[in-house]
Amino acid sequence: VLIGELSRRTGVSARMLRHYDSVGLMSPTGRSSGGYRDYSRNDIHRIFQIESLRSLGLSLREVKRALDDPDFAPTALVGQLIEQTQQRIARENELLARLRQVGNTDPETWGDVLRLVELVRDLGSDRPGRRQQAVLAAADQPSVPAAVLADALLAEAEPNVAGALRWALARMGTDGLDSLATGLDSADVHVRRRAVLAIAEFADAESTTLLESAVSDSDTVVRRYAALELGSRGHLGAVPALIEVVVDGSRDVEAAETLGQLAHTPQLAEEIVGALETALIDSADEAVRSRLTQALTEIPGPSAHQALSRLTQDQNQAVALTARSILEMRHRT
Amino acid sequence: VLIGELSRRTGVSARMLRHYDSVGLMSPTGRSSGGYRDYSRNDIHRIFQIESLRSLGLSLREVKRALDDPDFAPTALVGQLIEQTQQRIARENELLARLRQVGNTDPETWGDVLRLVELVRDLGSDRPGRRQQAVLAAADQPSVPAAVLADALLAEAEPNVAGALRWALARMGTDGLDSLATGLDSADVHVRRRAVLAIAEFADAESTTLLESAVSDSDTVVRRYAALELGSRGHLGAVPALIEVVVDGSRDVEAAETLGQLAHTPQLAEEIVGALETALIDSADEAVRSRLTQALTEIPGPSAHQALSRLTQDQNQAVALTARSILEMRHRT
DNA sequence: TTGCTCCTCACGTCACGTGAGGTGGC
DNA sequence: TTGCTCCTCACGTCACGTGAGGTGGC
Repeated sequence: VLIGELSRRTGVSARMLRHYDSVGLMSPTGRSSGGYRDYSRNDIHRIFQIESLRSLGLSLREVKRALDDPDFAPTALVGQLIEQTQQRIARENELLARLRQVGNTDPETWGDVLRLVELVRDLGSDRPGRRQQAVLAAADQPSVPAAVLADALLAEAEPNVAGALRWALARMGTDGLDSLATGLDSADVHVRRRAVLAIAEFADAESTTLLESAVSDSDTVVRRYAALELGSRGHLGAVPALIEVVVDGSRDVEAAETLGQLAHTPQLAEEIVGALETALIDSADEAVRSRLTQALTEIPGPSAHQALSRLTQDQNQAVALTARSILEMRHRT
Repeated sequence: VLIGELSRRTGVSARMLRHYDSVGLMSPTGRSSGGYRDYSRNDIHRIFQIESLRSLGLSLREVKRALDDPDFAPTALVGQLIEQTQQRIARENELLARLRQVGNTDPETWGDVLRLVELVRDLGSDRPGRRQQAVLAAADQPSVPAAVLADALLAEAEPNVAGALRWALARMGTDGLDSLATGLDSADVHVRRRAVLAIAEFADAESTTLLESAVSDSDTVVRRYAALELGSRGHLGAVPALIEVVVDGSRDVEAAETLGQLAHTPQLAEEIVGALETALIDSADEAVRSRLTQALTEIPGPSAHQALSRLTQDQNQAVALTARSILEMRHRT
């Protein structure tokens, strides 16, 4: 067959078939008297082999070696191609993220684009000082999208810079909340912790919904942040997590106060006291039981009173003493 | 500043700076007496602008227009770049999938690689005949990885070809099960249906575990397939789904038989009869209630007997008649 | 004789790296 | 005077597309 027909049958352009010939990858078996390339059945087969290997991303040089050099094993090259492809995909995904950030701001001029790219670059700088400065500069510009700051905040390990970012975000209204919400789904605990802390600074209903989901996070710290904030917003869903905070002992006083605020009806007070008593039964650790007893101080009403009376008889002396002194203080006021 | 220092400070090679000059993208403000390029502060600024835009994937030509042509708005180009990047990512992901398939077979020669690529190509052909042929050929080759056939099966709409694929897969042991399992998580119902059907042909413990998760799928058909197979394996978790199959009416006879087999102790029979009676109470549709009554035929023991006796008094005549005739038949045997 | 196919040679693409051969400034 | 920096010109990369100018075969 002549080159034109072969091209039609294989979908490879005549130009490419000649190119394959010129680089020695595949020459036609024969030539006609007029110099026309004449391809045999075997040649056609080879074309299909070439195209198969090309579809795996091999260069023409690599295809040539693969088909002609019996010592050339596929394993190493295939592994290399996989790795290179993964790297390209990673790079392309980063590029796509940058482009989406730019696209989301709907820039009117390339100046807008440049300012945004520069901001993103500075927010990703190695030097905290430069990051801090970028945040302050961004806070003054009206066109900066909250999503950019939110992304930066989720990645920010430095407390000072993170604080500046939260402040800047809070000034911009609730725009950044969606981006922060994605941080709650991160596999990285630290990202989730940063996300709750930031979400806690918002006051709207959506942020409360997000905190409600965070209160059942797998990480203690995330649960603690969410519980303290949710509790101070009057949400009863925070009670189990708040009791856990008391048990854990870090920021337990704050958690106890919040529990006290939540117990603003006799009914609620009774439930919260019940939950605290259950926790007292579940734990054998003296320090933990003392903290739980202390927490009862904050709960108003007779339920807490009765619970404290029972605790004065507790087997553990420290617990019993704590209960007694709390009752005494209560009587005085 | 001279070109060398600029290069050091910007990270752009001197060669590239000269290239930018030669294509008119950025020329130094001045030249020294000896012809040395002398860059000004503004020039340096422009270099950073150029690199910023390049980091978004703009070509040098596009960067030039963006910086020099005030009529060139960013929106269209940014949108285009996003789309192109998405397409490249999609292509790279396809390539990666192909490479992984090849890599997983640990090919010793490029001949092995070519056979596999050809097989995958044929399995993805538009013509069902070619796909069918490819399956039959693959079944004879020992080196064909089950994962390849499993992937093809999950994508196969043609019943005949799918049947051949299931047969070929079953011959290869349990290797394909993992790939089929991923099909259960697909967002596409049809893929999930194909996955259950295929998994149902395996007999090992892992396939049973997979079916147990499929029995609570959101799709009725997936639940039905899983329930019928699980039930025939003696799994009581299938009972609710089997009753649903009776209610729905497609393959209800088979489901009833399976329920009968599951009811092989008086205790189990009583539970299943109870579940059927609950379903009878929940439904008002005559056809549905008749099918549920029919299903009691298959349940051995006194519980079914008593339920049928009660149903002879049912308000619905068809149901009552059905119950009576079933009881008559039971007495005869 | 007229289209059609085929031939070779060569330039262009895109963003560079890497010389070769030569010169300016401390 | 000796290194160092800078200069221009030009080739190579990779897989092609697109001509130009010419010829073979029905």
